[in-house]
Amino acid sequence: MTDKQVAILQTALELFSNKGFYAVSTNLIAKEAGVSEGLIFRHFQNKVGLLNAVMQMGKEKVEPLLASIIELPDSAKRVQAIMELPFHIGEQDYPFWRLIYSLKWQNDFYDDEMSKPTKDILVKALTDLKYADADAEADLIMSYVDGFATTVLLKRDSINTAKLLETLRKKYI
Amino acid sequence: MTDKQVAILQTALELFSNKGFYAVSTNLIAKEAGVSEGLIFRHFQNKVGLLNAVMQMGKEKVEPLLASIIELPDSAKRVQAIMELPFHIGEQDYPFWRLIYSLKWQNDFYDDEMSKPTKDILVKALTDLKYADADAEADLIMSYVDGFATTVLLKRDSINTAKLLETLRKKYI
DNA sequence: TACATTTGTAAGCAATTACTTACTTACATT
DNA sequence: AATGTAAGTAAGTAATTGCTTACAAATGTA
Repeated sequence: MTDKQVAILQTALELFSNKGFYAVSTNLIAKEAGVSEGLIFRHFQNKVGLLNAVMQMGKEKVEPLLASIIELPDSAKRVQAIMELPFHIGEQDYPFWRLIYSLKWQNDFYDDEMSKPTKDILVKALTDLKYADADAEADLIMSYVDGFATTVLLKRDSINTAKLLETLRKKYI
Repeated sequence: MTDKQVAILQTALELFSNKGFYAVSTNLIAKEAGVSEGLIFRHFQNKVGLLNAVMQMGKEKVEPLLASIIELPDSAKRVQAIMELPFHIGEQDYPFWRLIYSLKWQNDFYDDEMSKPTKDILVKALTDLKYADADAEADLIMSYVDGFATTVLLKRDSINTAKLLETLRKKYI
């Protein structure tokens, strides 16, 4: 990967996540990245190809995070780790998660399979913990997580997310 | 309001909520609504004007819902009603709520004030119920609600939302 | 050094974009 | 019946869209 290739990917991520895929032109991406517009198509074929590359880059950074949760020996801790996932998004990963969540709402790009691995971990852990209906419980927790992600990604400037996590923990620990 | 004006508003709502504001052209809206493109601009000035009109129409349908919650005499019931709000979205109101939630993620249209009235009701009710930190508790519940809305609006075909509500109620009642 | 491949650019492409203009039709009021 | 206003259309507009082409510079590799 050349410097310019990286520059394109990073500016595309930044712009897509803040303004949305269709609101950002390849012309703008090129200008902001300081490259010619043609280079985008040389490396990524078309605009959707660029989006896929951006997503791929993000996923590769996230997978190890999920892997480390699976390795936790305590089922309850595994559930807790997933529930608190949105509160531990690193500063540099915000754009990627914003992109994931914004794309959810566009029919063209909605991917139902995306969250499946996470839910599977939950169902397993909750079964270990002898929950009567682990699947329904997992769906509920997944909803919580989506809610926390929405709050953290959209309101971290206007509300105290650390206190939110604290309030959450008082309920569950 | 003429028939064609209503047709424009309804198709715009449908298209905006499924594909996103920037992904839908005024040409497409006109075709789907069965009117000339110029008519959109006659009635709504520009594309953003159309979006605002669509939003206004939706808000007017939602406001009475919130008003009816305020009138509930029991504080606990008021909290419950807000928490369960996403589960009681009527079939006809789905497009509007999808639009609200999809616009949240676009910087151009994000409106932090939108959810404030709902949170205010929560804070008041939780204060009545003697919660130590009603504000933090309200933020947490607002996060839940965002999560439930995300699930109901995006996954109602793939998961059983009635069962999800049932599981939720077992926790709180 | 020679040559092939990759990386990069500038200029141009047809199609589409949001929006306007010039005009006609429908409707209400006196 | 006459007239002013609102509702509607068809055919434009300039600008922007995603993408291609033709060519140059850089980078390997023999």
